[in-house]
Amino acid sequence: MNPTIRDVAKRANVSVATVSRILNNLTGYSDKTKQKVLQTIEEMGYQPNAIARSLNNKRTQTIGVLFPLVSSEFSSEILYGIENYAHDNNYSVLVCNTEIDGTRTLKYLQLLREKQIDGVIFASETLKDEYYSALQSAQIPVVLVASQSERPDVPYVKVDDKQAAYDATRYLIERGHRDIAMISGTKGDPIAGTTRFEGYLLALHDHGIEYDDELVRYGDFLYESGCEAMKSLLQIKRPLTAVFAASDEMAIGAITEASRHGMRVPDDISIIGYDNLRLSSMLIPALTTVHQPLNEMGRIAAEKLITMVETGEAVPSSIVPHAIMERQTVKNVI
Amino acid sequence: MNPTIRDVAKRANVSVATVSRILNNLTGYSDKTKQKVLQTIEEMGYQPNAIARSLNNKRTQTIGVLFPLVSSEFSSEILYGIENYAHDNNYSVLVCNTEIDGTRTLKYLQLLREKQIDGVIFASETLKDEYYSALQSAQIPVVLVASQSERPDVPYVKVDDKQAAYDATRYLIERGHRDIAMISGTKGDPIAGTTRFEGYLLALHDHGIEYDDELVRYGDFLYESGCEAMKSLLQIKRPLTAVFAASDEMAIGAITEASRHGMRVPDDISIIGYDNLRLSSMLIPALTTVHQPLNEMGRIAAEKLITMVETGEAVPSSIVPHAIMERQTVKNVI
DNA sequence: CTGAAAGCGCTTACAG
DNA sequence: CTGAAAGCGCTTACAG
Repeated sequence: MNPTIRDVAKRANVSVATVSRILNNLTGYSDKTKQKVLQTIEEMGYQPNAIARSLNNKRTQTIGVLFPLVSSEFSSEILYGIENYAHDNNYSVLVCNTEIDGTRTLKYLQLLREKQIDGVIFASETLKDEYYSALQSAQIPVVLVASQSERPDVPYVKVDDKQAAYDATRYLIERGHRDIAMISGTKGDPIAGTTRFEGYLLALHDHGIEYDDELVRYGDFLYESGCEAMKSLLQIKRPLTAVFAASDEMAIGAITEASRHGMRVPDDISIIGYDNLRLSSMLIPALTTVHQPLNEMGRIAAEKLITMVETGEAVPSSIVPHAIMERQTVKNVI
Repeated sequence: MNPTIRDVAKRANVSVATVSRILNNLTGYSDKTKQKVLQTIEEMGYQPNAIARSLNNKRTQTIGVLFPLVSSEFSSEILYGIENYAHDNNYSVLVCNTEIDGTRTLKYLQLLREKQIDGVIFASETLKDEYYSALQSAQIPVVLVASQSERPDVPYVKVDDKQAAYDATRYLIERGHRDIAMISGTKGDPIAGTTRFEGYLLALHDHGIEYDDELVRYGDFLYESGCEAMKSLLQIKRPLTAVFAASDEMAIGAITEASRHGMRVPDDISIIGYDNLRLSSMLIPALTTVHQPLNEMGRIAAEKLITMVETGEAVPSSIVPHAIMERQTVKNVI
């Protein structure tokens, strides 16, 4: 058996209260007893039991993170940022893979509550009413990352997706493109779907380019759907010089499909993506795309959450800067 | 305040013992009291406190997973497999990003112990003596994934790296290549470095090809190092028709570098990688590589660990099958 | 500066 | 079938 605080108290001839005080750096003991206790702790190899401590403190120093798909590069970059900040601030992180399926999310929320988690980060998932009220009733603070909510007590950290999409589209326009297709993300997705499409729309509009819905296709952010979308786009008769894809995977799918049709990127068609995956810069040609600082977003989300946990105060949301990564898949056609 | 077991006991006019029995599906109560208690639980929205339970049970239903770099696709695929199996078996997973740095690992081990974690999975890290003895003294079971150990009480799950490297090299040889370079992983890495190099060596030997150390370069598994290695290989005067890289990133680096030198893959040079990253199949040309079932490996590791936790018995190691993913970067030169 | 004791929210013999 | 009580390993007023 591992020794308990009682064991060290006994061995050091003091009370458990004293040991506890020393362990927690409180006041109320002489330097001499401190030395003695520290030494016995060392001798016995004593390690405090965080579970027992949590039962008193009502704090577990643990946060939960919900991802729709932990294995994606997107999620894992965010997780990295979260874990790092959390660790530096003495918190642990419990990962929860929710899949697409909402039932699992609710089950997880209940589990996290039972485990007395101090707070929750929702990654790239919308905060449904039922999730919110579950969290609310358990008084668990929550922050959103790569997602958004109107609730004043739920801060979020994300890029301005509409603006980013606007910038990507404008980037094409400024290089002389006017026949620009979009491979949009999942229809109805409020964050990465609709918003990016709106940015595309607005950019066209602001530059006097008429919108043509024949130039828009919807995918699900994954490679296959990018191929499909491009295949379909390549069948229309209207001219087409550039494509804005709402994810790098779809952009890569589009490139693949274009090359299957004997078209060269960027000579015959320009393509810009969205995500800046690690491998996107390694492609030949390297993919021009929109970068969002996922790591940093994770860090900020963790920071917000821990602040909420520790101060109990509301925390503001953050919009973090995106950037266009200029690489080799967009041609200047002016 | 959330209601406690006492609150529901009081409201239902029974003892906390009875409520506890019902909660835990033990025997010893009438169907009538069960109904009443269940109803009050429902009414009050009671949820048990897992921390309090853990303090009694000496079980937290939580496992810790240590990764050198959570944000890599490698780690996140394994994590996905672990999390899934754990969740299905009522365990949660705490992620720990250890970086390259060993001090952090030891700190984490201590933290996990304090948090009374039930078991630990080490991912692609060697189990140093100091880690082992820390775990040992705390009586925490451990399993290794994508790593290996000689200790009988530490099961592992991995691919046969030497054989996989052998197969990759043989794959090239069977297609007529005899001037085969290798871009090896980190020198001295006992799992992904040395072992894969040995597989390469043995394959050459078994097919009567003389080993030439001028054809071997060492990288660190990352893209940049693959570029470097290839650049250096392209300077030697000896003929060279194929390259086996110990990671997909290095393989992609090699392809990039080759194309910078005006060489076409696979026409001028064949390349085979190792990892089967998600994006490797999306490249043009798609990368021929060695696949290891990371997801499955994670699942098996979690299964082993939970078995150890719950039965206290030793569990055997597993070697899982790898596979050559035949794609487009290797040319038949016979 | 120090200790006895109550309490955190559960589980589990033990007794009836 | 049911309950009173001890105990899990800590923290924290309270009293001295």
